[in-house]
Amino acid sequence: MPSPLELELHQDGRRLTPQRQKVLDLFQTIGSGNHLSAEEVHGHLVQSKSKVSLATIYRTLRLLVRMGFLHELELNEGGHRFELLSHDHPDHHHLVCLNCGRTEEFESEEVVLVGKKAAESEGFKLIESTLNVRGICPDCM
Amino acid sequence: MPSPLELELHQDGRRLTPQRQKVLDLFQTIGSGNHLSAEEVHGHLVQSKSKVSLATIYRTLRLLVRMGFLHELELNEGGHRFELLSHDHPDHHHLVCLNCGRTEEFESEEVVLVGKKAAESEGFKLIESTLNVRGICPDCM
DNA sequence: GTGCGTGCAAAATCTTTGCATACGC
DNA sequence: GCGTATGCAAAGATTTTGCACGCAC
Repeated sequence: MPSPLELELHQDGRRLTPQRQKVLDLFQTIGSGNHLSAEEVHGHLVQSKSKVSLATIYRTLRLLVRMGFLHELELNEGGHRFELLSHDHPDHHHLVCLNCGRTEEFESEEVVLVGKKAAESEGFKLIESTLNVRGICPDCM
Repeated sequence: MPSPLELELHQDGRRLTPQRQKVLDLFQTIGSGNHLSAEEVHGHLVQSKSKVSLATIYRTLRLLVRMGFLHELELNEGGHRFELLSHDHPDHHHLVCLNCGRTEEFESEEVVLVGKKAAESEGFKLIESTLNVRGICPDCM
């Protein structure tokens, strides 16, 4: 049985390689809600004895975002981070310290409702809502 | 009459320099809603015969964000971008079509409250909250 | 076999930092 | 004058790219 990743790739004349599979597997293993930088993805794969070059990680991450498997976050911690785009987990939100980059996650039913209302008012089909709250953490004040 | 920028700086043992004033002036001139990268800020200032080094721009942008005068956008490509954080307008949020990129803005009092609560629960000093709602717009369905 | 994908290393970006000097306070 | 801020250049961090080879199809 071909994976959704394989199907999507072939539809586009592309190929399923072990590297691409491993990157997506990693995100599925850690689950949605955890985000990794390119460097961290590389570290995880190297640890599990998989040799994937950093250049390939970058190429693969961009590809998986374009294909809708991953979601690209841009928090203020230097470097972009990626996470699995999951449809069966509630959206989660981020509280980020603008000074040190410390990040806390939280959930909010209200935010989901606001997002739903906003989408409906313009006739959009809602996919996800993410709230970014920025401030200064206690240690940095 | 001292500017708000000057007051804030002095409160913290910091100094109002021509460079800091010029960077903030630039954002106030173009108005909130227009965003610039560090490189672009540098370009504008050099054009207007002001010699400010790129290193100082980076230092100043981070400072102005920490002080709450600017807002760091999480847009996709390229480096980070900044825009004036206007205090007489509430934070505005974005409804984005994942397919065509069409973007609508909206405001929400509830989101501000949720952000405030989240910041308080971790002891953060709140600077801003932005909600991103992603979906598919009517034209793309 | 064809041509897309990978690895490698170099290059291109983007951002930060050390240190001497300048200047706001 | 004291101590913060700047400019410069160099270093650091992050991401992209050219090219030859390997492998999915």
